[in-house]
Amino acid sequence: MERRQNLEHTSLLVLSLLSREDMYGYQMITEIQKKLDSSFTMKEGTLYPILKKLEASEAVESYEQPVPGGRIRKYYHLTAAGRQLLRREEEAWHTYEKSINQILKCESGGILPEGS
Amino acid sequence: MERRQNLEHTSLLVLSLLSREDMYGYQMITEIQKKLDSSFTMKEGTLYPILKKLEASEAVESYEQPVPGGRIRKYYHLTAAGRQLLRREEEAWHTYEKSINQILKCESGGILPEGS
DNA sequence: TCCTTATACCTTGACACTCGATGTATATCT
DNA sequence: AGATATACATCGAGTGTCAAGGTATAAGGA
Repeated sequence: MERRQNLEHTSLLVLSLLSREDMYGYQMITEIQKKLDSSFTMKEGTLYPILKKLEASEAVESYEQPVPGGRIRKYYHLTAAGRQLLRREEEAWHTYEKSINQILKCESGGILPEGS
Repeated sequence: MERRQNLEHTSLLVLSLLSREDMYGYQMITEIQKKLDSSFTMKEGTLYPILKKLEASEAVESYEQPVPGGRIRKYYHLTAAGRQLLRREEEAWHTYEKSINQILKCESGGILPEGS
């Protein structure tokens, strides 16, 4: 019954975050939480498999960095291929977005001229 | 490798289409194709299960209507509950849309003030 | 006549994605 | 000592998508 969040464009978000700076997984989660203020959350069970997949396809590279405290962070860096992928996914997202809105806008106002 | 289309907001689209007029399944598919010009397609294997689910949850009602040719069409009609569902799904969609764009817009232009 | 295409319905099974739950480990705070 | 925060990761149930297949009628072409 619970509405599953279904991000679906998760890899787009990950790539976009990494386009600004190298980040580690936990950081991406908290960043998104901060930015979106709980309108949705990126779950660990969603994120980590995606990072793996992106690394396997060489869209990102990772390196570990010890933190003074003693823990180790695994940073991810966007590759050139990843940047291209980002462009493509972004475009796909906007197409998708427009398509949905195109259908919705016909809703009750109705019959709009389909020309310019 | 093939990018699966992943409509994900399919039921929203179905509800939206039905908010204007009663429609039958095949018609929804062709309508969307017409409106969106192949930017994506609603597949039968996706649509029919959703119509079933919407009917089971009483968001839509169906009735059959014979066509002069001899075939029978199964029309779907949006109920009051369905209209409410549409409002909710629409709102969820816009929240989702904004969230994604919120992340994307920070991309390269960077550091926007987070206040109003 | 047969074959293809279009209309119109529907199901199945493989695959993909999400996420709650669970597990590891360290550091800090109470 | 126990809870919380940081930081990594996996698993399995549930759900959604879609190619493929199936049924059936009608029209158009070879």
